[in-house]
Amino acid sequence: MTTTRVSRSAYHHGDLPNALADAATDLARSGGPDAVVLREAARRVGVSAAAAYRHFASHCELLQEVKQRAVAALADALQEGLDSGERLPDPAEEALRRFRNLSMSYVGFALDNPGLFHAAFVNHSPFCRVEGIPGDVKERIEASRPYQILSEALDDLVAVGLLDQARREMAPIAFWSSVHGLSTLLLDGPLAGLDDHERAVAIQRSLDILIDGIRRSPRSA
Amino acid sequence: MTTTRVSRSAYHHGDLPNALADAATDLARSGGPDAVVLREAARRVGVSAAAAYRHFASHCELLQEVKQRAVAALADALQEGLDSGERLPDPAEEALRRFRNLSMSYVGFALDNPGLFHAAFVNHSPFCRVEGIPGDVKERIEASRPYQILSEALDDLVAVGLLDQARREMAPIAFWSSVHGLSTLLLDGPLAGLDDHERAVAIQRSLDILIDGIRRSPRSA
DNA sequence: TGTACATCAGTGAACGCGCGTTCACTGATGTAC
DNA sequence: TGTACATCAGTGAACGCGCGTTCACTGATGTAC
Repeated sequence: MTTTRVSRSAYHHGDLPNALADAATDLARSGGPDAVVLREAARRVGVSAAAAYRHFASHCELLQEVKQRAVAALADALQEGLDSGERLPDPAEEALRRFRNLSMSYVGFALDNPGLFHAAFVNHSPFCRVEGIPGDVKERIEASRPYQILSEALDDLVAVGLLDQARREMAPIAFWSSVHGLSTLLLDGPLAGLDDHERAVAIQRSLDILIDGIRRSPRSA
Repeated sequence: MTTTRVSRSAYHHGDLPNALADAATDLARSGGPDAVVLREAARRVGVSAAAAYRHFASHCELLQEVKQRAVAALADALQEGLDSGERLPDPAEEALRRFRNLSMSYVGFALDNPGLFHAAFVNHSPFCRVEGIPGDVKERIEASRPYQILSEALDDLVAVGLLDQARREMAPIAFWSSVHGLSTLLLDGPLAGLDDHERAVAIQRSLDILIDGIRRSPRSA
């Protein structure tokens, strides 16, 4: 985006990799991962399709770049949602408020950015390995920003005594399943087409039950 | 499948619509909805691609047929899972056991039949309307067999006093979000690649929290 | 029971489409001396 | 500072692919008389 780069010769683009990834991400934003078409990204940048192959080994590698950006966008949205709104004086209430914020943000991001949301969850085929990503599933998850943001929110709940340490371990997957399932059902599934009010109610109720389930002490079970 | 039909002239197939839908469903089973290719289905039945157009207006219509079959397969799996295992003498425990069965069956179907699972949730494009399906979202959901099976299981929980009537209304979407999200995360998402043990633990924990959340009385919240 | 004919359910060839990818090429850039 | 040259980062044309869909056609089936 710097002027020096833009003013470069049109021939040597200056930052074609990023420009292509940006264009591809825009494609994903408006049409999901299937819309990430290498030729179209090149077209949008104003460059031949073959030029892309100077910077990406394959279409798949470009898609992985898009995926990373989509995950980053999700993380940004979660972080922003987490911190938004008025703080509450009571620490416990505040921690709970933040956790609700987080949950709402996840679903909100999916509804507002369906294309990116899907792109964030494309699964790389075994034929397209990308470097710099841990092979182990757990490592990979724990290294992801969305997961780290969730972890902090859960730690806060533990700190204020709203979440038993014993339940802390189960919480991430329960949270994730719930908000992810809700998102996909509302977006592509049978719940698509709900009107605004119905959708809001569905989200509220689902989160109520999630939070109750997470908070419930193992003793009382 | 009847002999009379098979013995018919090869020219007039006898039941080409079903044969095509069967072949297409097999394609979906092994490759998901994207693998539902009209030409390939025709090839498998041993008929020209053009012949398919005598019975389906378009590829999309064939895909909808596959979707219906996939939903039916899911419903069958849910029903079978629900009724499986040893009955418990205590009605409350039995109702809870059945509910757990149901949840496990949902995730189990997804893991065992990834292609059909995805096919069951393809969303028809607005250009491919199918007749005989209610336009209203809620009606459409309530008319679906999987939803009816879930409803009965929840009613049982109410009947034995494990689920407050007040919470009954919130339960379907919470249940559905949770098991659907868990399924997709395990199948295509970041949780794919978990080993058998980790996966089993993840499922158990997620269901524990779901059930606790559903059971929790609103009074105690 | 036969026959004429409409309709039904197939065929096979062709169309256009857009894709990912490769190739020989060429002009621009950077570097060694 | 100039010059020779290697390398870099583009071009544009072409390839093969498989798809959904259409078309004029034809052989089989069912029906009216």
